[in-house]
Amino acid sequence: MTLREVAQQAGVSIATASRVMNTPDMVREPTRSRVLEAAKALKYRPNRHAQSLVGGVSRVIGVIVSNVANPFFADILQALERRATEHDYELVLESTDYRPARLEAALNRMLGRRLAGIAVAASEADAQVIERLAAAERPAAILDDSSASDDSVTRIAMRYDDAMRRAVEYLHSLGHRKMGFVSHHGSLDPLRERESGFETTVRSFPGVEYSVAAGSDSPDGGRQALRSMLDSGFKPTAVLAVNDFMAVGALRELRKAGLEVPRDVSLIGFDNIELSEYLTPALTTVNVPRRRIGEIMFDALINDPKTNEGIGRRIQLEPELVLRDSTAVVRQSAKKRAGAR
Amino acid sequence: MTLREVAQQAGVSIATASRVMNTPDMVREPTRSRVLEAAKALKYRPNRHAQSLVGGVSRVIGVIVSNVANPFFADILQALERRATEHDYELVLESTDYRPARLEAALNRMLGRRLAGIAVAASEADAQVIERLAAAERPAAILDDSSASDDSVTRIAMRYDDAMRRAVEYLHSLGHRKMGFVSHHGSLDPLRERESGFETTVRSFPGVEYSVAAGSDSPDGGRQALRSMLDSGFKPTAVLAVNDFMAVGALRELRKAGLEVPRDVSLIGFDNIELSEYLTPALTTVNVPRRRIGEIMFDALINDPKTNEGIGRRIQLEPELVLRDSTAVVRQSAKKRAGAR
DNA sequence: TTGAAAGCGCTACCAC
DNA sequence: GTGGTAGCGCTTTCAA
Repeated sequence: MTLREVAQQAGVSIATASRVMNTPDMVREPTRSRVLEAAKALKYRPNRHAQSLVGGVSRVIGVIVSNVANPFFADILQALERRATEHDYELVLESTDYRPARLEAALNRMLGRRLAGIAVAASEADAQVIERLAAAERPAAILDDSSASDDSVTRIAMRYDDAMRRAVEYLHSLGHRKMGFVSHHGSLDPLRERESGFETTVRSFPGVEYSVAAGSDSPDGGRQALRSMLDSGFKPTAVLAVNDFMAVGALRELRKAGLEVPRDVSLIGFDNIELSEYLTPALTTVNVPRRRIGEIMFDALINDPKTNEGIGRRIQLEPELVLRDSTAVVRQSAKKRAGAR
Repeated sequence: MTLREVAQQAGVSIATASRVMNTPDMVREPTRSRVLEAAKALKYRPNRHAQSLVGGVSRVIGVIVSNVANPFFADILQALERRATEHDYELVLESTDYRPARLEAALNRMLGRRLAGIAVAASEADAQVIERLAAAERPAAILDDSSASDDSVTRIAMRYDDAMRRAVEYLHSLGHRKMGFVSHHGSLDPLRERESGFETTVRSFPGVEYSVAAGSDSPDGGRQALRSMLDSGFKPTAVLAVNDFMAVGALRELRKAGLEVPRDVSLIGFDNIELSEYLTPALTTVNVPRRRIGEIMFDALINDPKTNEGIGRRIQLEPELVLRDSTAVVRQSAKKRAGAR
């Protein structure tokens, strides 16, 4: 089981055995194969902890996401995982359930390991988190951070507000003047950006009414949020959701309320998760390149000369509106002054 | 950064400092707080690798799943993650993409760490994997294993064939005599069990025609599988999918082909992922208790006296058919001999 | 080319 | 109660 046993079995010193495992060229042939055989016979498996202890770092990268069950994060995770496996890295995963306290704790645990890097795709990350990440002098990549400092951390930023503005403008051009927003509980910065992008734009249009309702990050949360909006007496002709995962539930609730999409109400999601295309009607949404995000993060963490584009960079990605079947011109009956074609 | 520095700063021996961290009661008050202060001042963070190296095992459990992007696995992962965080454990994740070779590699990597336990929820796990897991004399939990040996591994078994039989019988009772099955590429044992459950049952009904088509594990894979089935000239009145994730795509393709569900074709999925309820029509499916599976696995791995029910057990879970809106009595026009009500 | 030995940071055992 | 110290399994000088 240990290198020493292998060395003994092969009749060499442990140093030589170690060399065979790491720098085979430094060991002459008869010796080398003896060690290799012994290793195989004993089913030798290097103790990663010992390796990391002496080596300083390990081939492990830490990943923190908000909610693995949300396909948005699952996709990022998948991309990270693929890259990691390709490069013989392992992943340590933590999910925060959007709780800042859990992010904090997760970060602490990760800082206690000799990780090769840390990737954070958690919507609740705030300036303090970045600061600690930077202070850890360890490669890090973070999604959706707007802060300015540039150190060892790579920032992936997305113009959510812009995208949201375009979405609202699109609905406005369709004649919608009464819009609802389905949001998140406990949403911090980046989600806020989506919400505030919505609010800001909506306010810039005179004569547009709006309402915001929140639920948990799940289809069911979306359902409940929409329900409470309807119950409050607000009857939107268009609804935007903070993400597709919740939009799914909103769609359901709309239908349950006897409202047909897009005939009676238009619906726009966010993220463009694979499933959004498979809903009925196919969901109009905003594409956020999740695979790409995962890949960029991984590449930023490990300094692979082949793919690396430098760490500590700020990468701007542009989410774009993808038009499908859940949006339409506002109905005549629902809106007096706008004409339906 | 290291315990030694903390000890120095506090003017105590490293042994004492260690005690303060692990068994605070063994250190008297003035000393203890001095150490604690020093630790905080220096932002001390124990090196997990060193701890694990000396301690033998770490508070880390390894998780192997087939595909994180499939909500089925994501949900199991989420449950595991929650339990892990509660108990101050970390998760090392590997995803295999259903590739046996990757399972093998993942297992190797995990065996090289001093993991507290290993949870495998990978459909492609075979007898050999179990054997290696058992040989590793480390707590392990595995989903969907049918092998017999009982050691340090906990087995969660589900009567997929039974469930599938009930699903087919249900469709048969609805008058369906032409059934299609949407399956997986590279599916091994457990998925096979679903498929063979289908085939066995279908064959037991005289006069029932069937066809099987496979795709990758994604909505798109489901779409393509269904397309190829239709293209082959087989026109089912009912379709069963190996899982909901693929059923989503099948549903889409059915509609695209001008077939309405359930009017023209009935559809049954498998897993009961949260989204299945939100489709239109809501998907009839077979419930597999994913949260529960994740929890059982975790509890089996760590021997928490509060929750543990013993390791090395074989746990049988019963998946059950959940009837929703995607299934209906066969149409008169589609089926001559069966009468629609 | 190979071996001896010094740690990596920590826990636990044995003295004091 | 506290300090000294022997490793955990491995990599990596430094000599031979």
